[in-house]
Amino acid sequence: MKLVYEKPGFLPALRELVRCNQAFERFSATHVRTLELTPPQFDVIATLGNTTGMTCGELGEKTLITKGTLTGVLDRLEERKLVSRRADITDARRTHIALTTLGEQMFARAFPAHLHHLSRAFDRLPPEQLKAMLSALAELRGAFEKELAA
Amino acid sequence: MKLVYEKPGFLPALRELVRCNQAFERFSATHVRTLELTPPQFDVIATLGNTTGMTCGELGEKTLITKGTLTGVLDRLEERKLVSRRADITDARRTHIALTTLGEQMFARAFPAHLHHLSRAFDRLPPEQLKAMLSALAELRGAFEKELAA
DNA sequence: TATTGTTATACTCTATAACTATA
DNA sequence: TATAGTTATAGAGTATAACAATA
Repeated sequence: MKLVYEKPGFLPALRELVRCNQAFERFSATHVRTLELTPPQFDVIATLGNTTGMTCGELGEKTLITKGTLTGVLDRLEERKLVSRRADITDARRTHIALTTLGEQMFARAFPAHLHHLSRAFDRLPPEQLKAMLSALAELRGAFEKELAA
Repeated sequence: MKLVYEKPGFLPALRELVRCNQAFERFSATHVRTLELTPPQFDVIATLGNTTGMTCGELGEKTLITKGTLTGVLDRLEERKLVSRRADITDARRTHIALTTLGEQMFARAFPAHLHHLSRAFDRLPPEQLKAMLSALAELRGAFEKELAA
Protein backbone atom coordinates (compact mmCIF):
# COMPACT_ATOMS: atom_id res chain seq x y z
CA MET A 1 0.00 0.00 0.00
CA LYS A 2 1.18 3.42 -0.94
CA LEU A 3 2.30 5.49 1.98
CA VAL A 4 0.01 8.43 2.51
CA TYR A 5 2.84 10.90 2.56
CA GLU A 6 3.79 9.90 -0.93
CA LYS A 7 0.76 11.78 -2.21
CA PRO A 8 1.99 13.83 -5.16
CA GLY A 9 3.12 17.24 -4.08
CA PHE A 10 3.06 16.46 -0.42
CA LEU A 11 6.75 16.55 0.32
CA PRO A 12 7.52 19.75 -1.61
CA ALA A 13 4.49 21.49 -0.14
CA LEU A 14 5.49 20.40 3.31
CA ARG A 15 9.06 21.52 2.91
CA GLU A 16 7.81 24.83 1.62
CA LEU A 17 5.41 25.19 4.50
CA VAL A 18 8.11 24.50 7.04
CA ARG A 19 10.51 26.94 5.44
CA CYS A 20 7.90 29.63 5.03
CA ASN A 21 6.91 29.11 8.61
CA GLN A 22 10.46 29.52 9.83
CA ALA A 23 11.05 32.55 7.66
CA PHE A 24 7.85 34.14 8.86
CA GLU A 25 8.61 33.43 12.51
CA ARG A 26 12.01 34.94 12.16
CA PHE A 27 10.82 37.92 10.21
CA SER A 28 8.04 38.56 12.69
CA ALA A 29 9.88 37.83 15.94
CA THR A 30 12.89 39.94 15.02
CA HIS A 31 10.65 42.94 14.61
CA VAL A 32 8.52 42.23 17.67
CA ARG A 33 11.62 42.30 19.82
CA THR A 34 12.48 45.79 18.64
CA LEU A 35 9.13 46.79 20.18
CA GLU A 36 10.38 45.51 23.54
CA LEU A 37 8.00 42.58 23.57
CA THR A 38 8.50 38.86 23.19
CA PRO A 39 6.29 37.11 20.63
CA PRO A 40 3.93 35.66 23.27
CA GLN A 41 3.71 39.06 24.95
CA PHE A 42 2.88 40.66 21.63
CA ASP A 43 0.17 38.06 21.04
CA VAL A 44 -1.39 38.88 24.38
CA ILE A 45 -1.30 42.64 23.79
CA ALA A 46 -2.68 42.22 20.26
CA THR A 47 -5.45 39.95 21.50
CA LEU A 48 -6.47 42.31 24.28
CA GLY A 49 -6.35 45.37 22.04
CA ASN A 50 -9.73 46.89 21.15
CA THR A 51 -11.52 44.71 23.70
CA THR A 52 -12.70 45.31 27.24
CA GLY A 53 -10.59 42.42 28.36
CA MET A 54 -11.27 38.75 28.95
CA THR A 55 -10.57 35.88 31.31
CA CYS A 56 -7.33 33.94 31.32
CA GLY A 57 -9.17 31.03 29.81
CA GLU A 58 -10.35 33.01 26.82
CA LEU A 59 -6.97 34.62 26.41
CA GLY A 60 -5.27 31.25 26.48
CA GLU A 61 -7.64 29.87 23.88
CA LYS A 62 -7.01 32.71 21.48
CA THR A 63 -3.26 32.86 21.88
CA LEU A 64 -2.78 29.10 22.26
CA ILE A 65 -0.76 29.72 25.40
CA THR A 66 -1.38 27.12 28.10
CA LYS A 67 -2.53 28.32 31.48
CA GLY A 68 0.68 27.74 33.39
CA THR A 69 2.68 29.62 30.80
CA LEU A 70 0.09 32.36 30.56
CA THR A 71 0.43 33.15 34.24
CA GLY A 72 4.13 33.86 33.74
CA VAL A 73 3.60 35.95 30.63
CA LEU A 74 0.91 37.96 32.40
CA ASP A 75 3.14 38.38 35.46
CA ARG A 76 5.76 40.08 33.35
CA LEU A 77 3.25 42.25 31.52
CA GLU A 78 1.60 43.22 34.78
CA GLU A 79 4.94 44.10 36.30
CA ARG A 80 5.48 46.48 33.41
CA LYS A 81 2.00 47.92 33.99
CA LEU A 82 0.82 46.87 30.55
CA VAL A 83 -2.05 44.69 31.71
CA SER A 84 -4.16 44.53 34.85
CA ARG A 85 -5.77 41.62 36.65
CA ARG A 86 -8.98 41.80 38.64
CA ALA A 87 -11.25 39.12 39.99
CA ASP A 88 -14.39 38.45 38.00
CA ILE A 89 -17.51 39.81 39.72
CA THR A 90 -19.79 36.89 38.98
CA ASP A 91 -17.29 34.08 39.44
CA ALA A 92 -14.41 34.67 41.81
CA ARG A 93 -12.42 31.82 40.32
CA ARG A 94 -11.99 33.79 37.13
CA THR A 95 -9.48 36.54 36.58
CA HIS A 96 -10.33 39.32 34.22
CA ILE A 97 -7.36 40.57 32.21
CA ALA A 98 -7.35 43.93 30.42
CA LEU A 99 -4.88 46.39 28.96
CA THR A 100 -3.99 49.32 31.18
CA THR A 101 -3.78 52.81 29.71
CA LEU A 102 -0.10 52.16 29.21
CA GLY A 103 -0.97 48.83 27.61
CA GLU A 104 -3.34 50.54 25.24
CA GLN A 105 -0.60 52.93 24.30
CA MET A 106 1.66 50.00 23.65
CA PHE A 107 -1.02 48.36 21.51
CA ALA A 108 -1.59 51.58 19.57
CA ARG A 109 2.12 51.81 18.91
CA ALA A 110 3.15 48.20 18.43
CA PHE A 111 0.25 46.69 16.52
CA PRO A 112 0.21 49.01 13.49
CA ALA A 113 4.00 49.08 13.48
CA HIS A 114 4.10 45.33 13.30
CA LEU A 115 1.45 45.16 10.59
CA HIS A 116 3.39 47.69 8.66
CA HIS A 117 6.52 45.62 9.02
CA LEU A 118 4.77 42.48 7.81
CA SER A 119 3.17 44.33 4.94
CA ARG A 120 6.60 44.94 3.50
CA ALA A 121 6.73 41.25 2.66
CA PHE A 122 3.11 40.93 1.61
CA ASP A 123 3.43 43.87 -0.72
CA ARG A 124 5.62 41.74 -2.89
CA LEU A 125 2.69 39.43 -3.65
CA PRO A 126 0.03 40.20 -6.25
CA PRO A 127 -3.50 40.41 -4.78
CA GLU A 128 -4.75 37.31 -6.59
CA GLN A 129 -1.99 35.27 -5.08
CA LEU A 130 -2.86 36.65 -1.68
CA LYS A 131 -6.41 35.49 -2.18
CA ALA A 132 -5.34 32.04 -3.32
CA MET A 133 -3.02 31.69 -0.40
CA LEU A 134 -5.72 32.78 2.00
CA SER A 135 -8.07 30.02 0.97
CA ALA A 136 -5.36 27.39 0.99
CA LEU A 137 -4.13 28.45 4.40
CA ALA A 138 -7.64 28.51 5.84
CA GLU A 139 -8.21 25.01 4.57
CA LEU A 140 -4.93 23.78 5.92
CA ARG A 141 -5.46 25.36 9.31
CA GLY A 142 -8.84 23.68 9.51
CA ALA A 143 -7.12 20.40 8.75
CA PHE A 144 -4.54 20.93 11.50
CA GLU A 145 -7.18 21.80 14.02
CA LYS A 146 -9.38 18.86 13.10
CA GLU A 147 -6.42 16.52 13.35
CA LEU A 148 -5.32 17.91 16.68
CA ALA A 149 -8.80 17.49 18.05
CA ALA A 150 -9.07 13.98 16.63
CA MET B 1 -1.58 58.46 1.55
CA LYS B 2 -3.04 55.02 1.89
CA LEU B 3 -1.31 52.86 4.43
CA VAL B 4 0.43 49.94 2.82
CA TYR B 5 -1.18 47.44 5.10
CA GLU B 6 -4.60 48.50 3.91
CA LYS B 7 -3.91 46.68 0.67
CA PRO B 8 -7.05 44.66 -0.04
CA GLY B 9 -6.79 41.20 1.40
CA PHE B 10 -3.73 41.93 3.45
CA LEU B 11 -5.23 41.77 6.89
CA PRO B 12 -7.30 38.63 6.35
CA ALA B 13 -4.39 36.87 4.69
CA LEU B 14 -2.11 37.90 7.49
CA ARG B 15 -4.50 36.75 10.16
CA GLU B 16 -4.87 33.46 8.34
CA LEU B 17 -1.15 33.06 8.02
CA VAL B 18 -0.60 33.69 11.70
CA ARG B 19 -3.32 31.27 12.70
CA CYS B 20 -2.20 28.60 10.28
CA ASN B 21 1.30 29.07 11.51
CA GLN B 22 0.29 28.59 15.11
CA ALA B 23 -1.86 25.61 14.29
CA PHE B 24 0.95 24.03 12.32
CA GLU B 25 3.52 24.68 15.03
CA ARG B 26 1.26 23.14 17.61
CA PHE B 27 0.33 20.20 15.45
CA SER B 28 3.94 19.55 14.58
CA ALA B 29 5.58 20.22 17.95
CA THR B 30 3.10 18.09 19.86
CA HIS B 31 4.02 15.12 17.75
CA VAL B 32 7.75 15.81 17.73
CA ARG B 33 7.79 15.69 21.50
CA THR B 34 6.31 12.21 21.47
CA LEU B 35 9.47 11.21 19.57
CA GLU B 36 11.53 12.44 22.54
CA LEU B 37 12.91 15.39 20.63
CA THR B 38 12.33 19.11 20.89
CA PRO B 39 11.49 20.93 17.64
CA PRO B 40 15.00 22.36 17.23
CA GLN B 41 16.50 18.94 17.95
CA PHE B 42 14.24 17.40 15.35
CA ASP B 43 15.29 20.04 12.84
CA VAL B 44 18.92 19.20 13.43
CA ILE B 45 18.37 15.46 13.09
CA ALA B 46 16.25 15.93 9.97
CA THR B 47 18.85 18.22 8.43
CA LEU B 48 21.70 15.83 9.12
CA GLY B 49 19.75 12.81 7.89
CA ASN B 50 20.95 11.33 4.59
CA THR B 51 24.07 13.49 4.59
CA THR B 52 27.66 12.85 5.63
CA GLY B 53 27.38 15.73 8.06
CA MET B 54 28.27 19.40 7.89
CA THR B 55 29.84 22.22 9.87
CA CYS B 56 28.02 24.14 12.59
CA GLY B 57 27.83 27.09 10.25
CA GLU B 58 26.03 25.15 7.54
CA LEU B 59 23.76 23.51 10.06
CA GLY B 60 22.88 26.86 11.56
CA GLU B 61 22.08 28.30 8.16
CA LYS B 62 19.74 25.47 7.28
CA THR B 63 17.94 25.26 10.59
CA LEU B 64 17.97 29.01 11.26
CA ILE B 65 19.44 28.34 14.69
CA THR B 66 22.02 30.90 15.75
CA LYS B 67 25.46 29.69 16.69
CA GLY B 68 25.20 30.25 20.43
CA THR B 69 21.94 28.37 20.59
CA LEU B 70 23.18 25.63 18.28
CA THR B 71 26.03 24.80 20.63
CA GLY B 72 23.51 24.07 23.38
CA VAL B 73 21.24 22.02 21.15
CA LEU B 74 24.22 20.00 19.92
CA ASP B 75 25.49 19.51 23.47
CA ARG B 76 22.23 17.83 24.40
CA LEU B 77 22.15 15.69 21.26
CA GLU B 78 25.77 14.71 21.74
CA GLU B 79 25.12 13.75 25.33
CA ARG B 80 22.43 11.41 24.08
CA LYS B 81 24.88 10.01 21.52
CA LEU B 82 22.70 11.10 18.61
CA VAL B 83 25.31 13.31 16.96
CA SER B 84 29.09 13.45 17.01
CA ARG B 85 31.49 16.35 16.76
CA ARG B 86 34.94 16.19 15.25
CA ALA B 87 37.36 18.87 14.17
CA ASP B 88 37.49 19.59 10.46
CA ILE B 89 40.65 18.22 8.84
CA THR B 90 41.35 21.17 6.59
CA ASP B 91 40.31 23.95 8.95
CA ALA B 92 40.61 23.31 12.66
CA ARG B 93 38.30 26.19 13.46
CA ARG B 94 35.41 24.25 12.00
CA THR B 95 33.54 21.47 13.74
CA HIS B 96 32.07 18.73 11.65
CA ILE B 97 28.72 17.47 12.92
CA ALA B 98 27.24 14.15 11.88
CA LEU B 99 24.64 11.66 13.02
CA THR B 100 25.96 8.70 14.97
CA THR B 101 24.61 5.24 14.26
CA LEU B 102 22.12 5.85 17.01
CA GLY B 103 21.30 9.21 15.45
CA GLU B 104 20.68 7.55 12.11
CA GLN B 105 18.35 5.13 13.79
CA MET B 106 16.55 8.06 15.34
CA PHE B 107 16.31 9.74 11.94
CA ALA B 108 15.02 6.56 10.33
CA ARG B 109 12.38 6.29 12.99
CA ALA B 110 11.41 9.92 13.63
CA PHE B 111 11.48 11.46 10.17
CA PRO B 112 9.00 9.18 8.41
CA ALA B 113 6.85 9.08 11.51
CA HIS B 114 6.65 12.82 11.55
CA LEU B 115 5.92 13.05 7.83
CA HIS B 116 3.21 10.53 8.32
CA HIS B 117 1.75 12.56 11.12
CA LEU B 118 1.76 15.73 9.05
CA SER B 119 0.29 13.95 6.07
CA ARG B 120 -2.84 13.33 8.08
CA ALA B 121 -3.59 17.03 7.78
CA PHE B 122 -2.39 17.41 4.22
CA ASP B 123 -4.51 14.51 3.10
CA ARG B 124 -7.53 16.64 3.74
CA LEU B 125 -6.51 18.99 0.94
CA PRO B 126 -7.16 18.33 -2.75
CA PRO B 127 -3.97 18.13 -4.84
CA GLU B 128 -4.74 21.30 -6.80
CA GLN B 129 -5.02 23.27 -3.61
CA LEU B 130 -1.74 21.82 -2.44
CA LYS B 131 -0.13 23.03 -5.62
CA ALA B 132 -1.64 26.51 -5.31
CA MET B 133 -0.51 26.77 -1.75
CA LEU B 134 2.95 25.63 -2.62
CA SER B 135 3.50 28.43 -5.10
CA ALA B 136 2.01 31.04 -2.80
CA LEU B 137 4.13 29.89 0.10
CA ALA B 138 7.27 29.83 -1.96
CA GLU B 139 6.61 33.36 -3.11
CA LEU B 140 5.89 34.53 0.39
CA ARG B 141 8.95 32.91 1.83
CA GLY B 142 11.06 34.60 -0.79
CA ALA B 143 9.51 37.88 0.26
CA PHE B 144 10.30 37.29 3.92
CA GLU B 145 13.86 36.37 3.17
CA LYS B 146 14.40 39.34 0.91
CA GLU B 147 12.96 41.66 3.51
CA LEU B 148 15.05 40.17 6.29
CA ALA B 149 18.17 40.60 4.24
CA ALA B 150 17.23 44.14 3.27
C1' DT C 1 42.69 40.93 11.44
C1' DA C 2 38.73 37.94 10.38
C1' DT C 3 36.35 33.70 11.17
C1' DT C 4 34.46 29.50 13.69
C1' DG C 5 32.66 27.89 17.39
C1' DT C 6 32.33 27.92 22.59
C1' DT C 7 31.35 30.09 26.92
C1' DA C 8 28.81 33.09 29.92
C1' DT C 9 24.75 35.53 31.40
C1' DA C 10 20.28 36.46 32.13
C1' DC C 11 15.75 35.83 30.78
C1' DT C 12 11.56 33.83 28.67
C1' DC C 13 9.00 30.19 27.43
C1' DT C 14 7.62 25.28 27.87
C1' DA C 15 5.47 21.02 29.74
C1' DT C 16 3.74 18.91 33.63
C1' DA C 17 1.64 18.35 37.77
C1' DA C 18 0.28 19.63 42.37
C1' DC C 19 -2.27 22.99 44.71
C1' DT C 20 -5.81 26.78 46.25
C1' DA C 21 -10.12 28.90 46.02
C1' DT C 22 -14.13 29.04 44.46
C1' DA C 23 -18.48 26.91 42.21
C1' DT D 1 -16.72 16.99 42.43
C1' DA D 2 -15.29 20.11 38.76
C1' DT D 3 -13.27 24.40 37.28
C1' DA D 4 -10.05 28.63 37.02
C1' DG D 5 -5.98 30.10 37.86
C1' DT D 6 -1.52 29.97 40.48
C1' DT D 7 2.59 27.82 42.08
C1' DA D 8 6.44 24.71 41.65
C1' DT D 9 9.93 22.39 39.11
C1' DA D 10 13.03 21.37 35.76
C1' DG D 11 14.51 21.99 31.40
C1' DA D 12 15.25 24.13 26.86
C1' DG D 13 15.62 27.76 23.75
C1' DT D 14 16.80 32.83 22.98
C1' DA D 15 19.61 37.12 22.41
C1' DT D 16 23.78 39.08 23.24
C1' DA D 17 28.38 39.65 23.89
C1' DA D 18 32.96 38.28 25.24
C1' DC D 19 36.29 34.84 24.32
C1' DA D 20 39.71 31.17 22.44
C1' DA D 21 41.77 28.96 18.73
C1' DT D 22 42.85 29.04 14.15
C1' DA D 23 43.30 31.03 9.52
